[in-house]
Amino acid sequence: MLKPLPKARSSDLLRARLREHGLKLTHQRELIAELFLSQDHITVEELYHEVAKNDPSIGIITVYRTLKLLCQWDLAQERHFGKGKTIYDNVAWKSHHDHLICTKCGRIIEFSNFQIEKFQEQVAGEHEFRITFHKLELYGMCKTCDTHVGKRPPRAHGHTA
Amino acid sequence: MLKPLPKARSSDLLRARLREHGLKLTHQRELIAELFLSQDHITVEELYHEVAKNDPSIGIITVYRTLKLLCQWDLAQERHFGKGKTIYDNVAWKSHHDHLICTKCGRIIEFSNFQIEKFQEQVAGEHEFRITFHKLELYGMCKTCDTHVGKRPPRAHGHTA
DNA sequence: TCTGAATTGAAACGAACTTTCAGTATGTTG
DNA sequence: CAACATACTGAAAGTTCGTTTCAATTCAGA
Repeated sequence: MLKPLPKARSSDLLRARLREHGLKLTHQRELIAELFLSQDHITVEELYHEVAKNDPSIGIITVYRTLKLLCQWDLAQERHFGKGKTIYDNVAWKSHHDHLICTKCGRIIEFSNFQIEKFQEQVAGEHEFRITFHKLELYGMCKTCDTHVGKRPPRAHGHTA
Repeated sequence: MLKPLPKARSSDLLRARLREHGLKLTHQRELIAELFLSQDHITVEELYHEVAKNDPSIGIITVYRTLKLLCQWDLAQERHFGKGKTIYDNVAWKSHHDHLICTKCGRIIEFSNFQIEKFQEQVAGEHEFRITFHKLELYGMCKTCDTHVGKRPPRAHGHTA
C-alpha cells in the first residue's frame, strides 16, 4: 500500500525541521512522519491505522499533532474535499498542484496547469485582489467508473493512491 | 444588511417547490427562506440570528433543515471554504460562479471565467475524466486589506455582503 | 371543523477534532 | 554517564458543527 519512497531523506527532513525548531525526535514522530512521507495523501484515520500496524501503542492524538507539525513545515497540506474528513497531502517533494476527484470511486488525480493559473491572476487583477494560494477541484468520473455506469460497479482501483 | 431583493418571487419559488414535493408551508420556512433568498451567502449561525430578530421562537435546528431543503431544490448550495463553518450560497437566480476569498476580512467576491473553464475541460480530457462540477477558490487579500497590511486593521467592510 | 401526516423545538447523540493534565521520554549540561 | 529541565505522550474530557429522536404542535385537505 505505502510506496517505499525516499526513506533516508524523509527522516533527514524530519530531523532537520525538529532541530530548527528545538523540538524532540521521538520514535512516535519518526514512525508517523516516515509513513506519511512515503505516500501521496492520506486521512488521519488511515495514517493512524498504518501507524498502529507498527506500534499499536501510539494514539491517534499524536498522529493529529504530528500532521499539524508537518503542515507548519510545508511537508504536508490539509485538504477539505466536500465536508468529510481532512485529507493530508504529502507535499515534501512536490510543487503546487490541483485535483481531479472521482465522485464514484474516490480516486484522486493530481495535475497542474499554467494556463489556468494565468487566468486566475487575470481575474484577481480585475478585482484588485492579490492571490496567496488557491484551490481548484474538478469533480466527476474517471474513465473506469464512467464506462461502468449502470453496470456492475468496477472493482476497487486505486482509491487512495 | 439584507438586501430588499425579489420578495414576491422568492415566496412564490418556495411555495412552488413545497407544493411539488407535497410539503407544508409553515411560517418558519417562509421566514427562513425569505431571509435567505434576499441575500448572497450566509452561514447557518448568521441566518439564525437574522431569523431570531423576527421570530426568536424559531430554533436553529429548523434553519438547518430548511437550508437543506433549499439545497435539494437548487436554491442554495453548500460551500466549505477552509475548514470552518459551512457557507450557504443563494443560487436561486444565479448561474455557476467561483470565488475570491479575502483571508483577512473574510470578504467573498464571486466571479466566473470562461477561459478557465475551457482549460479545465482540457485537463480533464487529458486524464480521460468527465467533469460534473468544480470548485475554484482563490484566497488572498482584497485591496482594502492589502493596503492596510502592517497598519491598523481596516474597519469592517462587507464581510458577508 | 376534523383528522392524519408533516413539522417543530429540545435534547440527546455523533463525528472530527482540540485541550488538559499527569506521567514519561528526550537531549543537554555538567 | 548521570541529572535535570522540558518537551512529549496518551487518556479523557471538552468543543464545534451538525444530525437524529421524539413528544407536542401545526398544517391542509376532506
